Amino acid sequence: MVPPRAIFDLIYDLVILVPAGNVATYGQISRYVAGSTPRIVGFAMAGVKPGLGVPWQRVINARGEISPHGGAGGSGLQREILEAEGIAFDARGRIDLKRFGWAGPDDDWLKRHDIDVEHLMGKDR
DNA sequence: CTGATGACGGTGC
DNA sequence: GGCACCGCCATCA
Repeated sequence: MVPPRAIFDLIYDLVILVPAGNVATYGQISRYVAGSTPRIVGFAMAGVKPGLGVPWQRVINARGEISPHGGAGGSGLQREILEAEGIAFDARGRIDLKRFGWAGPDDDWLKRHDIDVEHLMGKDR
């Protein structure tokens, strides 16, 4: 387990787990972080500072598209990075979550961060 | 302390 | 499929 941390830090730890070539949604991330909501996750991404090693570009909305924003180079740069990582966009600029969606953190990680797995089962997964 | 503010999501039409 | 609402809650001024 890990000492209590700012909720943003926990979100960042989770985002760091998303491997290149995969994407996670704001809602998906929020389901693993108690006290967070999709909006909080979005807010956390907006607060990411360059150089922290947080792959913020791999977090997109539930519809599989990049939400317009102006942080860290903007949504345009975000798309470039994702394409470079092998993510494919369709004609409408959307990503197929079936193909590129992240499976979620492994049980070991959940345990280390003291996440209540049963709490997750009730919500989804 | 109080109010405003979001890189969102689900529901209903 | 698209669009308008409402709920959400940590942060910040």
